[in-house]
Amino acid sequence: MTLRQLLQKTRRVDRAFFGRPAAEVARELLGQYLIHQFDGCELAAKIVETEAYLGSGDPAAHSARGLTERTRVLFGPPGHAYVYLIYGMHECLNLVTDRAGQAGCVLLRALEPVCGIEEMQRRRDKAKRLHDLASGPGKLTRAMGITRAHYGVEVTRGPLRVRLTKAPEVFEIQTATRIGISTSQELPLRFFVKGNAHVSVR
DNA sequence: CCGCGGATCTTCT
DNA sequence: GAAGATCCGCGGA
Repeated sequence: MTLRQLLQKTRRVDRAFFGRPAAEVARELLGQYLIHQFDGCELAAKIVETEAYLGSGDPAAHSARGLTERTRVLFGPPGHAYVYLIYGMHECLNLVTDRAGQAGCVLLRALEPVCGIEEMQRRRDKAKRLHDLASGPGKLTRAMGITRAHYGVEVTRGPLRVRLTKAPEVFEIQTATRIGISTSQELPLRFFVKGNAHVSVR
């Protein structure tokens, strides 16, 4: 599919979409699209796995230990990107949710490539199969060309943005516990499209 | 298919 | 100074 075609079957998202509780936004982001246009590249993918990190009562959230230089954007208005480096080599993309000051966010954990698949394969030379391209939080940022340079950018408009589908698909949402955390492991805050091959962990 | 360990560096203690 | 919202390759079953 071309980006032109994808833009026709989707519409702009407003800031109010993100200005709600993180778990609610995390569920509704499934089946929506992430687009990145830059350097002549037109990349787009469907969101198939997310995790919610709550602004309060969630020790696993980066915002739990207060406002620091790194978490500054989490405490600002919703609809912005929070990108950080993990394990010294991978970058993770989160979208800020809730009201300003609440510091909730949604981590994007897996995407299904839609536009610019060859370019994504070039960026992810280690990936052998299509469903390895963006099936993880570090993989998807690499595939989509997202880095810490995108820290704080608006995702309701601009070169890196979310688009909502005009014709929602019917699929089952599976709920699970979050991956890779050492506290609050029991909270059911991970969501993914049931049966989708691009999900990171089944 | 599964488990294990190394890579690599920013952030916070 | 240690941990961390990960990924990949290796070895064995």
